[in-house]
Amino acid sequence: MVPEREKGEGRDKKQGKQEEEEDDANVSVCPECGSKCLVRDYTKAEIFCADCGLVIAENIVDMGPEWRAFDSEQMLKRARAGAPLTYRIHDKGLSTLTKWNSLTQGQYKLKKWQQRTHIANTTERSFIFALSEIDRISSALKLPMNIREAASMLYRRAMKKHLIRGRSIEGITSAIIYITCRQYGVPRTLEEITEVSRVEQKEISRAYRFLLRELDLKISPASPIDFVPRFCSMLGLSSDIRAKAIEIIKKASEKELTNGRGPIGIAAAAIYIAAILNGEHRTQKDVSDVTGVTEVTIRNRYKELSEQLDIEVLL
DNA sequence: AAGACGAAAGTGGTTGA
DNA sequence: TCAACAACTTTCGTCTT
Repeated sequence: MVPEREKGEGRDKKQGKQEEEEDDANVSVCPECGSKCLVRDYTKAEIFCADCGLVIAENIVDMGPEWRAFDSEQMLKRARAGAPLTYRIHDKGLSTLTKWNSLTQGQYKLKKWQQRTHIANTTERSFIFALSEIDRISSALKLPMNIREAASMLYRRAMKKHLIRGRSIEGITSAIIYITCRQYGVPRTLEEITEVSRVEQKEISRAYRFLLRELDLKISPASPIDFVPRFCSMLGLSSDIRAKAIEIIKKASEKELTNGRGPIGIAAAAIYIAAILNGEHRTQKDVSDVTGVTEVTIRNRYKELSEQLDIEVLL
């Protein structure tokens, strides 16, 4: 699983690589190993090198038009007039947008009247608010557009089933973001969502369970592996360690050591072990701060993993 | 002094009668 | 609806480096 690397090549470039990773979404060559095999994975919202696994850009957002033009004629044909149809605008982007400051008084009144009838009822009004909430939370979590779209669609579904009434929009939207992230394999912890939400964690998980039941969505438990890339980069750990941690998790799940355990705790422990093995030690507290699981849990998991998998961890 | 360790009690969610 | 249960947290004293 761990990709073999040419000895000596690219080693000298290693210093200071972490800092530049952020701003470079347009690179075509891996800064780590020089490979041109970069993979853009929009479902996981990252660009990574197929050869060494280095994550070059995370949380990439703009994915451009979904079509490709092979000559200028096609280009003209395929480019659409008007704003793109999107679920993230309350009337799916079909209303005509007019610049307010260029209107005469009569036009202004008409426009105002239109607006008032347009957003006549409170349902619509709260829907607009919900969409802006989804947008706000997504931005704060740096989620890619496709997840925002999916979240908006899910909200529509919930609204059609009249599941929103009598519940806080904040709670519902937060839960919907949580659900969508899980569905797309880029899970965020409940804690991370709570940080940018305006309601308590308790309310979010209540809304979460409620929505799962009412929309009968089936969400398989999150895999520890899904958390590894993000946690590793938050800890400033190299790609070697990410690969090692994933390897550990795979072995652990083969031996069914992950059953019934929280995926985040497993991910945290695997990263803790991998970091020590590769000589980039992080304290249990460092890992705990980033992952949100306590040092005690990291200890328990890492003891289990190292004993059952015969991994010697020397501090 | 910082980090790791582990015991013990408390919390919130799940399950099964 | 309630109690039992497992995973996880909180807290804290002790050991190790």
